[in-house]
Amino acid sequence: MPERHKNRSDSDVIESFKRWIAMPVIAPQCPVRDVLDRLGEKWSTLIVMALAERSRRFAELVKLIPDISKRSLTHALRNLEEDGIITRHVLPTKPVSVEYRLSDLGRSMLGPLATLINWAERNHPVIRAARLRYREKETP
Amino acid sequence: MPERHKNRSDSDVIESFKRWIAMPVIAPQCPVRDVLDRLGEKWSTLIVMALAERSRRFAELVKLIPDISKRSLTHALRNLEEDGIITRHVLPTKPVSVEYRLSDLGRSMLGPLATLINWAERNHPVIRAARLRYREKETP
DNA sequence: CCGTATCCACCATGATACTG
DNA sequence: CAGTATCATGGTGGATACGG
Repeated sequence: MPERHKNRSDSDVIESFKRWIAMPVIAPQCPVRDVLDRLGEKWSTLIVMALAERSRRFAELVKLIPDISKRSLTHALRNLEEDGIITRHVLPTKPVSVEYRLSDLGRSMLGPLATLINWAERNHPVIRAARLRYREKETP
Repeated sequence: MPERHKNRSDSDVIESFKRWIAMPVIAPQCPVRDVLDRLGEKWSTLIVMALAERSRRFAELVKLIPDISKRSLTHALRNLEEDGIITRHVLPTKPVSVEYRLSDLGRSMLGPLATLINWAERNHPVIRAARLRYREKETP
């Protein structure tokens, strides 16, 4: 079952949650919302993952994430920069190049992110099966 | 620095990401999207956290998460049930009681979720500071 | 008590065209 | 190359009222 989290007991996890489910969720001072809202933005995590290996230029990111529009990429990059997850570097070439890279803060989230992504990968078949079962119960 | 992920090297993380940044992001067969879209829904993770300790009834959840509307709670619960994260049990009281609890799948995501939440908690001050810095550079 | 049924507002995202 | 500007739109989520 749990292979990577043997050292953390369920009750520790529960305790760590208790502090958050009680507090106001709306406010900007709620870290849970602050982080999850960012993850919820469609492209943010993909961008962080794309920058994990090394810095990338704008056009590189467009190629790595083909479905993204330039507009959305720009917005996501600004948000990540605003949060201090990535840094932006304008190189004086002509025409200009712009390089994005993870900050220390950004790199520090790679581990937690990978934990979640790997969970998703492992359990995706289970989730897909559950959805099928649910749908055929709803429309018999 | 990294306290819990010492055993996993950065390059392992990067390798695990490489498989995902290349694949089509839109499709329902993309686990990254499948999971992050769910986490992005405003209340899903809060509900999972609220169910971590024990099963809860509908009205209990409303009390634990005061900002949520009944409609949104219902929707979020249906989605989580559809994915097999939680199960729904109707008790034959009168009027009826309905109990929600985490499935095995749901419990299996508590660890990864806690990892992320704890990262958020630890780094929230850094993020808030970064935002302030960003804003005062934009409007000097 | 546990929802459904409407209606509506907002905002994230996309498409497209233009610019330094 | 790396954006900005503008407009269009779908979908999430809230308010309210009603129902079994």
